[in-house]
Amino acid sequence: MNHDNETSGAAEAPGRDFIRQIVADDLASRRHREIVTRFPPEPNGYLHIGHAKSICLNFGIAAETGGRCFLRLDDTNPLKEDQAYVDSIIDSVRWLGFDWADRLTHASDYFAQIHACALQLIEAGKAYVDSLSAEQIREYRGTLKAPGRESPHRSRSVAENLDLFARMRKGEFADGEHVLRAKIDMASPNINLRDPVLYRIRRAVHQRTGDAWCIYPMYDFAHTISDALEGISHSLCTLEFEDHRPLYEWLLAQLTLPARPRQIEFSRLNLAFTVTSKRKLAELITLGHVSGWDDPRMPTIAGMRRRGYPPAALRDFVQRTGVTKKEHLIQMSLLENCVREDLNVRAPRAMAVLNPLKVVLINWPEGRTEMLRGANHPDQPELGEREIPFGRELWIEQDDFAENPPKKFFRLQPGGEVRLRYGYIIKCVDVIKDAAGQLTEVHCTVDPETRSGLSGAERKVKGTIHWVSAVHALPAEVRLYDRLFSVPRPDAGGDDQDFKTFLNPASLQVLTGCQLEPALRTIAPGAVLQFERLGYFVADSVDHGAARPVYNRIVTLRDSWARLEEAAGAASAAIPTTSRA
RNA sequence: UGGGGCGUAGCCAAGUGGUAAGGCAGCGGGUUUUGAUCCCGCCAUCCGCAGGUUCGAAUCCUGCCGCCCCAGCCA
Repeated sequence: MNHDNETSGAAEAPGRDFIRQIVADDLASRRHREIVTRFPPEPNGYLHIGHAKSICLNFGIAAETGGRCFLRLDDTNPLKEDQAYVDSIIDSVRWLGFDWADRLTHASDYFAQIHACALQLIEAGKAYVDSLSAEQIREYRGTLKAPGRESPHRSRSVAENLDLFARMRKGEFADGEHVLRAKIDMASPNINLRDPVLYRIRRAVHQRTGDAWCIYPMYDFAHTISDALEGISHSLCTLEFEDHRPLYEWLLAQLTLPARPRQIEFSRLNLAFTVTSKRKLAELITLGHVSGWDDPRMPTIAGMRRRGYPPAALRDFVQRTGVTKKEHLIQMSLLENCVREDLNVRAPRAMAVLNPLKVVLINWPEGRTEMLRGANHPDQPELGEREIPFGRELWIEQDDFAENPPKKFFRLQPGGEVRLRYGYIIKCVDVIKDAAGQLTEVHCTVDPETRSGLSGAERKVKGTIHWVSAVHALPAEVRLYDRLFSVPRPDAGGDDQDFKTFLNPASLQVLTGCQLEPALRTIAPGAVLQFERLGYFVADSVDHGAARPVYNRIVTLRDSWARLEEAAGAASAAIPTTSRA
């Protein structure tokens, strides 16, 4: 059951957030006949859960209204960008379930038009070449509370500006020697309007245009023009660009362009116990805290994919968090709920013992194997059944046996009975220990009348546990993942507090002696399963193979017993537990 | 009084003057050969605070408080 190819359901019923209301109004009032949006990532890192929100919003609105959405790579800074990131972005958006048809574009596709826009601005006296250094420009810009000062080059003639800009483009100057600036208002309370830089000289080989250019447009300039050229009706971006909207509109007003998009801002998706800044994610990789952009603990789309999160769950999650202008911090439990909800319906069940404890059935004949049958899904008979071998020696979970059981423990215990899933009721009659006093195996008797299907199976016992026949078991490696950070806001300290000090040392636990039921022999990489009573797992897409099974834990099952134990432990020890959000 | 935003439950979020949707989390109960799933029930006299307008305010007005963003030749 490989869900990686699943691409349907990309148009789940959306809520009526404020952006969709605006869109609906614009359609109703005939302000627009067609809705056109775009998702414009910069190819300088992998996409993460925050991008997923923007992707779902932009592609979702286009799909819901019968409009179009562009996937546009905003590649205006060759120093930071790379084709490998472009590839990963394309891969992630497609995996999330969205389609851009022939609308895969790049800001660099428009370099010629953007350059022409610069000329138009210069000719209109609305832009000039400045020759101040970067430091001087910063000084002249003023501060948040004090107005800036005009550059001495601000009054250059159109002819001189044209000449200088042409020579910038021809490569006559060194990097940083000149820039092209918009001529707006150095005293504006909005710093973005204090003659923002439009073009800078950068002798760098661009991944798509090579060395065709040595001047590159800045974000505000390139982005506005790209939006207009593509006929974007609604340009959706995050809150930090609110202050840029006046510049966006100023440019649209000065330039001759085919469309006049409207920019609307929404708050970005923040997930508790994670960081999403590309710089920080890259740092985790560089320092070896994770194995790469697709490490299953990463909040990247690639990481969540390898972790086994279904794309439909991610879409559902994004939709449930809503779209507003309010800053927020979404709890991990919402994401986990979405993942479980999707997987519960689709994931075939199987039995796996992660921390094995040997059980010997002393009244079961040596060497006798019996084949039991188990449904692959409790509610979906169409998923079929499989045979499960049963024998004298079994593996059970160490946690499913307690020599001195706590209250309400209804798993295996001395003198107690428990049902083996799909099999028999057994009774613990003896406990075997080694010289050091360590428990080595548990001896039980089987009640032969209680096999599933027999009338004796009606007998009720408190607990049912999962198991695997020892001689038939498949050894496997299982990787248990937990949150990467131990605090809800690892980056709350800003630059004063290193977010890495909040790394969760137990975010990855590798178990090597796990035992799987033999029906799992043919599971393909990427397939998702529920290991009964434990959680949902995915066969690792890179390390798993028939010869060496490797599974990642996607998420545990909800576990009210664990909560009880935790509460009891916390009460008796009076130790403050890790904050849960 | 630099400018721009935002404040509804533990976390999200509807609500657009007529008397607080929904989801997650939590709590209680039922079903159950997964302590899962599923099902049922509970969970804001109150909408950052204080005044005001109104028959009536989360929604309108005034003032205040709190939080976020902006001084890259990054996006």
